[in-house]
Amino acid sequence: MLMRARTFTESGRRAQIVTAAIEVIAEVGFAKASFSRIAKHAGLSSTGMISYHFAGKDDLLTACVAQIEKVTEAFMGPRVDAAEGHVAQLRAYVEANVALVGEHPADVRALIDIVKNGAAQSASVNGRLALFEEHFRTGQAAGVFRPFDTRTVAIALTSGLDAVVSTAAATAPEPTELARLGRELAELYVRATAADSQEGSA
Amino acid sequence: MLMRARTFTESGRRAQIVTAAIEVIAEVGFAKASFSRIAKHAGLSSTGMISYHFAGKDDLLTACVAQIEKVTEAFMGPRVDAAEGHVAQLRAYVEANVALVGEHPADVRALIDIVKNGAAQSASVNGRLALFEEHFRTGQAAGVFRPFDTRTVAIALTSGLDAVVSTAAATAPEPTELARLGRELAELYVRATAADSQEGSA
Amino acid sequence: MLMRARTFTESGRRAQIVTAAIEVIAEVGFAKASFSRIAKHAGLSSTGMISYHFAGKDDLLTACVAQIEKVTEAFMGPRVDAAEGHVAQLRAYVEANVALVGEHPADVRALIDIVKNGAAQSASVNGRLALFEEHFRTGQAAGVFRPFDTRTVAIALTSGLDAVVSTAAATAPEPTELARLGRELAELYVRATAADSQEGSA
Amino acid sequence: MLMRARTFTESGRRAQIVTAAIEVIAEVGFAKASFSRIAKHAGLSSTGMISYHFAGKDDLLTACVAQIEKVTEAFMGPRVDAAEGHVAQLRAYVEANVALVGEHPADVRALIDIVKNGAAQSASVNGRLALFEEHFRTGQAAGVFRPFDTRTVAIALTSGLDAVVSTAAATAPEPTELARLGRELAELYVRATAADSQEGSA
DNA sequence: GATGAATGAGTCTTCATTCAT
DNA sequence: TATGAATGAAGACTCATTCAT
Repeated sequence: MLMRARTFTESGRRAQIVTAAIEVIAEVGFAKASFSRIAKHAGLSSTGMISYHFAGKDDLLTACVAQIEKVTEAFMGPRVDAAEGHVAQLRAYVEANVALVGEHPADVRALIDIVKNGAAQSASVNGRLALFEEHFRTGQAAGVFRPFDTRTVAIALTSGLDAVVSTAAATAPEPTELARLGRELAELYVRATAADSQEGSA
Repeated sequence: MLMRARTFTESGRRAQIVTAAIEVIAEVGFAKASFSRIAKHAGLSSTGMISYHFAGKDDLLTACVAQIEKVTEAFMGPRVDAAEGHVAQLRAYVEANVALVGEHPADVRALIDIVKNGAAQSASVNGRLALFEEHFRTGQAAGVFRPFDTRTVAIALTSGLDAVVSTAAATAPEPTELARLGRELAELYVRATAADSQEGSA
Repeated sequence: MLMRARTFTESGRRAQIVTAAIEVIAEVGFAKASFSRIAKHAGLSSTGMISYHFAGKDDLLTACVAQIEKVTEAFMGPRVDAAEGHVAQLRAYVEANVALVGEHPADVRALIDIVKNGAAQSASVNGRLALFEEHFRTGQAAGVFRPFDTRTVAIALTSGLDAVVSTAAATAPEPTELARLGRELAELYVRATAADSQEGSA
Repeated sequence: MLMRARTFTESGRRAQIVTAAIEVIAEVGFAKASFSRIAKHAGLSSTGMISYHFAGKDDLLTACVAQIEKVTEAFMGPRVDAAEGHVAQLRAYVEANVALVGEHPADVRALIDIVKNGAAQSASVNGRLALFEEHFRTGQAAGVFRPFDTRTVAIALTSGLDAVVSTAAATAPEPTELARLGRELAELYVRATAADSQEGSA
């Protein structure tokens, strides 16, 4: 299984601030997403409110990541689960992730920017990395993936995926274009990891 | 020649500051690489000295990128040029880039961090992307690469490469381990882009 | 009315800062009126407080000018309005402006210094100039002022007035001395602009 | 006599720096005329040269004023001396001062800006003021000027003159237009100070 | 004389956080 | 809860001046 759920309900104000923060990060980038900017975007009169609801910037960021993961999971989970077999799931994951840009561009951009800057204790990035590694390992055991260094490949492919998604998010392309990008990338990754032809069969 | 070139060989202090800046960026990341930190690292008494030698932060950054590119080019250029054919060159580029970490870890980390943050409009990032695209296009024409969206693949593979390199730079592994990582990644990329077996030959 | 006006009555601290700024400008001149000096004068612990209340130096300056204009208008308005006829009003304006020094020396000096340095595009400077020109034009039409270039004369007389006022403000003279200065200057200006004796009457 | 000579020969470098300083002040204003800007304008590689030749900013400013006075004196002196009688000399002074803008706009603008900001021990401003006062006093004794407070009038008229000149310098008008402005202002000042008709005779 | 590197104080501004109300 | 004022450190950058060479 390539997805994992993790949700808890935010208080009203917290949720409002988190939403604003995500939008601000998506708009001006993580580096310029100050409390003042977020407060202004959220319609709050002062930054004090943010400090009141969150222990610090890290706390807010963590909450943002959690919120984005919830949205992401809701969109991608079913699509990935619908696929059967390691190869099909890999393909489904990549395509779903690219398609996600069409539905939640701000969330996608924000998450990538947060992770890129190393902020947020990053259950997100490490989690996904571990997930990919595990998926590769079991797929190799099943003979559908060729033998390779699962960690290195996981790093390369997830980062490449993020980059493509990030680029796409920046230009807000048509859904059909997004679908094409997803298929391109999925094909790339499937070929990169495929077992040599005479072996295995997913 | 009556006028000595000013930018060709850096003025001593300039070079010292650039070196310090690169090391600081590699250590604490681009976002936290302030003038004070750099000045302290360079043994300067005040940030004014940096402003004296550089027109501004952008100028310093540009100088850093230029310096890193010089180092990078000197290391990678010969290795890539020694390879013949599109596939071998792709492999050589990837392996050389990963091997570079063993020689100049700080430079590698700093460059990736600078580029990641969009600072320095640099020939570095756009240049490499264009290089990859062009390499893929001509390789496709020669029949050694399968048909794919060159831009998307270029983005995915260069970013994946950066991520692997960046991760490696963080842990400073043995040269042999680096060589292995390079081969792993190169194999991944070669398979991902290879033309289907019965076609072409280059 | 559901919304209290924000700029109508200043917020306490804002007013305090404006007052301090005016006094500092009057004391050390516009050029040396830095945020630190103003903060110190206002008993604030840091310049950050000023930036908190004002969008920038321009904003603070504008607020200063507005405040000074309020004081000025309250003092001079009735005195000028009480006079009848173009000549009498000119005389009243000059005398009131000089007398103002006795009541609000800091405000007067500060305003002149701000205007002199071209800061604050202010209705103050251009407004008064336009006012003088218009007053001269209508007075000429009425035949009480001789024909002259209204703009040039307006510039010369307002600047001369400012200089006398500024000089007076520097030495804080007795009210009776101020009154004498005012009458001297008014007489000078009335004679300078008077229509030749056998013409007009108004 | 309305003019006074004061010259001494500058060393070559000093003169070069002074010239540059005057031009810079005329262009960007006194407040922004830093040593760096002046050095750049003078083609000097560093500000050190300026500090070497001048004891400080005040010293440089004083030298600028002296230089400007030399130029001014050379232009205005003969014109003023050619006039006979107190009234004619006043008129000549005003007209010559305005005409000066056409010949040496930078010097005029610079001097006014320097004086305005209270920099330079100001033999210039005080000297001229004293000169005007003295001229008025002797003219009053001769019966050609009415009785008035010579100091107040001197302040008002010199400042008004500066303002008109400064305004003119900013727009660089035609010589004929300048001549007209000069006559306008001279007429204004002659009338302002004239003895009542049945008295005196210049 | 002349250079250019170095200094240290100063400019305004933004930031995350705290706290009394 | 919520407000908004207050803080103090840090941000990049400019300045006049000094000094070894």
